[in-house]
Amino acid sequence: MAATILLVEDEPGIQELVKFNLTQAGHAVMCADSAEQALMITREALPDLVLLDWMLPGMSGIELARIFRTDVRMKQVPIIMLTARGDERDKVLGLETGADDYITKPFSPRELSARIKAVLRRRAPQMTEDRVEVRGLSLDPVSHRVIGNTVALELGPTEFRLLHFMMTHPERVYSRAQLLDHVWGDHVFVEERTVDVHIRRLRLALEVSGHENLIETVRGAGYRLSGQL
Amino acid sequence: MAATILLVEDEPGIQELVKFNLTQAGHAVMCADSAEQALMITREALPDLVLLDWMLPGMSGIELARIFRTDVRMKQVPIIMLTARGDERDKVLGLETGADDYITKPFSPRELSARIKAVLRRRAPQMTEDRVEVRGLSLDPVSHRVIGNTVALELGPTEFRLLHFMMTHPERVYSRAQLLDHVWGDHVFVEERTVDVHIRRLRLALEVSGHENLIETVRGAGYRLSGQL
DNA sequence: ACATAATTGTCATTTTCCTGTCATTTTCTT
DNA sequence: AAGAAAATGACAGGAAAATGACAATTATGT
Repeated sequence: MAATILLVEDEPGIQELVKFNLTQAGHAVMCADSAEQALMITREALPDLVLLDWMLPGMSGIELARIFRTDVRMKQVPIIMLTARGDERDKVLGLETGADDYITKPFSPRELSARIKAVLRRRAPQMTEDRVEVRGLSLDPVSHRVIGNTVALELGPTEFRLLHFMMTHPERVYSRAQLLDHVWGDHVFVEERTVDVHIRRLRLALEVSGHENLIETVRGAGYRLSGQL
Repeated sequence: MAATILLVEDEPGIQELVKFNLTQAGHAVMCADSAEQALMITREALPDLVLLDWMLPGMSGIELARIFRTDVRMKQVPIIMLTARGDERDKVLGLETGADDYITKPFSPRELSARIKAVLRRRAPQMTEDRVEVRGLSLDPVSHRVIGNTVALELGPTEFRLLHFMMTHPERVYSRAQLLDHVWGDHVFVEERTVDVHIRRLRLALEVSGHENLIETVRGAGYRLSGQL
């Protein structure tokens, strides 16, 4: 459940408070007090989630959200808006900023945590610590273990992340480029063919428990993890 | 929903504004400030849609639209006309320029987006990720799967695209040339007879679930996917 | 700090499957 | 029945994926 969170908030007091809570919850926190600064930060490294104050000096939070939504790299990253009570939630919703959720100030650490978890579950299920299970193959992010039909499987770090991503996104074809983005991370320069090799290594590892054909090749399109036989 | 859009507009201010909005909406934008330039651009690469100002210096937008409509390659590409308020929409409509839609300035990004979406959906419904279903045969672009009466069907990449196109455009005859344009892509030079072969391969694959006569031959015209028995 | 092991990305090679074309046969139209 | 259009079968060439091997880098244990 440890995620890297970008907090965009101009009020020092609130920023401090939220940062403290997030850190307590085990997240890594990056802070920005303006939309401009947030843009700078995201140019360097992608967060797993953005907490965005609605009202900001200079460019507003809504504008920033819009920009994020059109940015190739940030498009996927979930956004939670922070709004003051009375900001008319409905109105904000109507603006279609592309935020994934809203939370009104003041909020409890408990509520914040809950919303973050919910959003991550929806937009980036591989970020959560939920155990995943498909066709008798179970992967547990917490213990970092993969068990297929009671047999423990050995896989390398990359294979683990790859399998985790695919298990949390079954029945969907991903191109090599998409897999590179999601599993290796953006901004990484790696040959597309490298994905083939890791798919092979993953299949090899899955062979032990007879799950070698869990991942199907879709010629001309990419790979797919299939739940049904 | 992301599309390549050609924007033909002479006023720099409006061009910039519209371009910004379109980019925000996730589209790729090509710009031309004159009809002549637009013609040059379309010679190189086909856009998915054209946004065309009615009033242009030199050749007018209406003339350009007429040319596009008679051009073999551009004929298929939808056109949305931009007209100033007071240009007497009815009169413009009466000119039969062959535009797919009109939008009067000033317009909101929201309206622009909505019209673009509507036009694209009408013209190129196979671009969406929606699952298509005809007579118990279902094709899912997301998982890249085709299932006929609970039986999974195996088809090659080209057959898949061909079936997808025909399922999203049922009850309509397409000539071999049209199918080549839509499924293979324009600018590709392939024998027309090749379409026959792929139709055969597709039928062969559909045989497994008893859908082999879903695609009918229309002698002298082309092929048609028919929904009714 | 060192040696060893593990992991990773790339490439050359092999294998598999797909594709476009053509020659031939069948079907349809008149 | 003749001619045109479509269906079919076969095939060579090529593209896409699988595979095996290797060097570089990074962990790991001592």
